[in-house]
Amino acid sequence: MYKTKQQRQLLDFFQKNISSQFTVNEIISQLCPEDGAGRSTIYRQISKMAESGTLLKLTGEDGKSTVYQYSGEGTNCGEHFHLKCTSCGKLIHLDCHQLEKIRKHISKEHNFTFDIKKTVLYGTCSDCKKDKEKDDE
Amino acid sequence: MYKTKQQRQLLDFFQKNISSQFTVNEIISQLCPEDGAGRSTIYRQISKMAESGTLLKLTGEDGKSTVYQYSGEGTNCGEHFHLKCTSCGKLIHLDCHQLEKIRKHISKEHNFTFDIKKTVLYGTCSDCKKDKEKDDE
DNA sequence: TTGCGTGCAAAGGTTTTGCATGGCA
DNA sequence: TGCCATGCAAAACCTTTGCACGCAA
Repeated sequence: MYKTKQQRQLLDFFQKNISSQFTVNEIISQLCPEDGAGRSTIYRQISKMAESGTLLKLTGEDGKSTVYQYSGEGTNCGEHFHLKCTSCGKLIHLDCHQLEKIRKHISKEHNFTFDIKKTVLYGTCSDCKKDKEKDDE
Repeated sequence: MYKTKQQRQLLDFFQKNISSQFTVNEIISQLCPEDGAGRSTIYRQISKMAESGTLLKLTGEDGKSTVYQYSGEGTNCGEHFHLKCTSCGKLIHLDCHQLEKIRKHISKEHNFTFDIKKTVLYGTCSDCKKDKEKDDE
């Protein structure tokens, strides 16, 4: 409810790194004094931000860790789906008319409404596909 | 590599509860003696099963916990997408031709290959939508 | 007999919580 | 001034690991 210095710092940090993903520890080491203070504040704020849609909560490359990326104002993240490459970790913002159609189809025919902010499609991106093919040679 | 009693127990348990999801603790309390023995074995086996595609690894209703559901032989889970209702937790196996088309579209036009076993689409199912509408009245 | 799987206990890591203090409105 | 947010430390959780033993092949 109140606007605090720490909130602004966090928001600022994510907005400045709009295409990058961070673990909680990475955020802490960047925003907090050397001894890693403010841990609980970071956790509390990030939870709120993820819940309100300001941050996207994603699964890290290892399939275990949690990473966060900015998805608030200035992005169009409430409108499109996200693809995440399980190999390199890249996040792709997919503005695709076809997917919009599917969304409507699923909604009408299957009676299921997607929650875009909670959904991430995992798979392999073009670059990593190339790499794989090279490896196979 | 070896087939052990514990492996069979786990497989059996999931196959008998083919439409249910369980946390590790729930599995342990059902399969292990009262004092909760065998914890590490359960973890080790579940990891293997999730990796090999026998189990689907999902996010629980709270958005934090990890739950597992059978997706091995007898299911068609390698072939279709999964929808999970963030409200009631229900998992929907969606055999839908339209989604197959999208899969091909994304693959051809956007050069991204879905990993079906790692992807879960989150949203609200028909039953919960009804409930919501009732609440709104 | 060989060596992987198991079970236990301990360690490791991450996230949450209680409480006194600090800072926004 | 009133009340929420913060910071710290401790607690609570969840998951992994080391090691000796058991059991499948």
